[in-house]
Amino acid sequence: MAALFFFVVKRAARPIFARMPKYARVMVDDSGGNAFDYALPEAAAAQLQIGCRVRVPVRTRTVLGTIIELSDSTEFEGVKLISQIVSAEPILSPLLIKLGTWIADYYCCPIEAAMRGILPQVIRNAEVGHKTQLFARLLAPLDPEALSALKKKAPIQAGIVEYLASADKAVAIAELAEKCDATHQAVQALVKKGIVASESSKVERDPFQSETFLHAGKLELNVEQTAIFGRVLAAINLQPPAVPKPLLLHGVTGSGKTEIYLQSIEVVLERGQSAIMLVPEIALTPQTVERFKSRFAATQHEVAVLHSHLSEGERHDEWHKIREGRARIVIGARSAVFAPCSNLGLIVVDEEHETTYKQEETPRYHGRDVAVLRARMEGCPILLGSATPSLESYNNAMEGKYELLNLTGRVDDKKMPFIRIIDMRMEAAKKSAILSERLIQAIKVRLEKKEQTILFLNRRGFSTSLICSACGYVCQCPNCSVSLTFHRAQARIVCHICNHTAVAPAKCPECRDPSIRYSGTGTEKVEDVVGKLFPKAIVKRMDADVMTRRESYKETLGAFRTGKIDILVGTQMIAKGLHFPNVTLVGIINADLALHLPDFRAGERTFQLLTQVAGRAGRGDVEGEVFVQSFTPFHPAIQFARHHDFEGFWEEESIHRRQFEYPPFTHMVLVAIRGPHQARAEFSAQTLARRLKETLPTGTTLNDPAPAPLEKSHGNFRFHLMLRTRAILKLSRALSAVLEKLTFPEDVIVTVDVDAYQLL
DNA sequence: AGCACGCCGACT
DNA sequence: GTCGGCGTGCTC
Repeated sequence: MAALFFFVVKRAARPIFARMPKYARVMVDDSGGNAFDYALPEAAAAQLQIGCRVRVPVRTRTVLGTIIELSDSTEFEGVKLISQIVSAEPILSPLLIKLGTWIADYYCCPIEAAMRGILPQVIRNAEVGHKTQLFARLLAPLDPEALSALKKKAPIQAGIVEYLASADKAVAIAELAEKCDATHQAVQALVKKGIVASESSKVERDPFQSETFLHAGKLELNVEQTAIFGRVLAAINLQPPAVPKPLLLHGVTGSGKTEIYLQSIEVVLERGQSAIMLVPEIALTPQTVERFKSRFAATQHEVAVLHSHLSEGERHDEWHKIREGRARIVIGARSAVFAPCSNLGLIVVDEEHETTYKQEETPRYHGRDVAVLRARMEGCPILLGSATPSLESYNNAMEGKYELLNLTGRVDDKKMPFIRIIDMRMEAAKKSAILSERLIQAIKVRLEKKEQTILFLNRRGFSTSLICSACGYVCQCPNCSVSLTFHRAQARIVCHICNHTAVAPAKCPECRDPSIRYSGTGTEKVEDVVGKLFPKAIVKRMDADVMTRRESYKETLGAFRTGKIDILVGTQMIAKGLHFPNVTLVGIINADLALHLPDFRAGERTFQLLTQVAGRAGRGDVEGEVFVQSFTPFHPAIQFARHHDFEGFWEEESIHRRQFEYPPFTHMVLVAIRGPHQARAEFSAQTLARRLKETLPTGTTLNDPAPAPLEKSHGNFRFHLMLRTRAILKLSRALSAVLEKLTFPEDVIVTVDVDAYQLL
């Protein structure tokens, strides 16, 4: 079926039909994810194209849908007629529709689910249109006499007239109300007198309305950057039909990758083309957007921003701005890969290794991988950048599928921070083994020199578990198979999986013994300990518990930047992309946390995290220093991170991955089966496994169903089936076929995650 | 997703 | 004998 599809789309992209097409495959908006065939009204056949919005009959109703395919024949009998053409102008390009069909095929999901990200809900609901606003415009200027007469009788009206005269253009009624203290009535009176006309017109919401952008100029590229920029230029200038290879830019933190992105995008814009830049959701801060907008403000190019926190109206406006070509630069998170740009000249994926590019709900696509495919379809270059490339991308470079560009130096020849590994086995004997003696001394030195410190621990809360020392009872979440974390600020115990919370018990809930013990360390305890060790220092904590308001994030970072905070304690949140010149010390409280998870990528994650966090130190003139506390100091992930040796890490890690046939040398599919009833979920997993064994294509490895590492979550018992193959499309299609036929108990939910990242 | 269809218990 | 409860499955 998919083969047929590609044939049809290829032909439809150049809509030269020998005869008029007779049938259309329509993706129906709310119909359980299927696409149906409909007959074209003969009169309309000529004007209908792929991407048109239509109204079609489904059972007894008439619903909205999008044409995703045109053809001469259909395998269905008794097809119905398309009832109405909503817009003859296609809403999506054939290429984006092809991208959606590929996602459905590759990621094992219904076409409608795949299209959800491509055609946003607001765009489907035609009713939520452009925001219209009432404007007032002066018809004819009043002579001074009439004006002074009006001033006496109706001062507010006179004020409006004066304001309109000085503005010399249509002014929004809302603006008049504010500036002239006017009401709607006053404007209406003027309309009646024929002095003013009121009109409604389309306006656009600008998410960054209240901010102004100063123009920022180009930075000069150093020798290494210039060479790499030259490679990007070569890819941009490649003549079709040649399709440029994806470029993988491996550059250490602070090596000036962003400047290369910006200058490459400028070139593409000058050629009259458009560009998409993907960034991880957390990196899409006002600062990032500002850097972008201010750079392109000078060239009068509009920048559209797409991310998950936009309001429906904002999303609508940004989307149309892109589709109509008024904004040719798009910056956004994962889903911005679907931006309806025409004539795309370049896609940039910054921090391509970031796992946030993987969507953790259906459709479970990977933004980077979809971007690579889109670039190939568009015939345009794609630039993937990272300080710690994903092993998937690096392997592609090693195999020659991608072109590898190495950026080895930091801009202005700043040195890489010096990383020291602290063997915590030596410290464990001491009473408070949270901070090692050497780290404490290092912090002390920074405080004396008025330099700043970042302490990183990827775990929220105060204590990570509560154990009764009398009977051994551990406070567990009733819905999940994890222990509850004690949060001292709220005096509650909280589940970090499902957010279940309860009052922290004063005595053991089981045996009533008061000697309940708190153990394990979170950021809250680190903040507490550091505060006690350095009573004069200003210590602030930054994690999801403190940063509940949007402004608090901005405030804390602002205070840190201006030196009002000496020591910043935080989670993930402070690991990424922040640039503070006065930070000369970074302490990683526990490097082992991510290392011993039951996940074959644990080493890779740790290497990436250590490198990223270490990159926060020494971004100013003073050389940075990093202390990594670990109980397994000789682990390769830690040792290679210490020496800033990505290639070394790759050499070592790829041996194991290859040996055990793990990604990037195979594709991994994780089928998860969950339900509130343990036996039913387990039985479903076994049934599915049995059925798969019968039908799977050769070359597929299927592990027996097993309880998931996180056995229970949100009250659901979870089982996993792990599949590995080199031929992923074959496997995806086989999986879809099996799942289509099989029915599971109602409370059992089965999800398929192709190229899974989250294995817990 | 929504809505028809179907197969069971309480009512005119 | 009919109305309507919700559980199952199909919609081109």
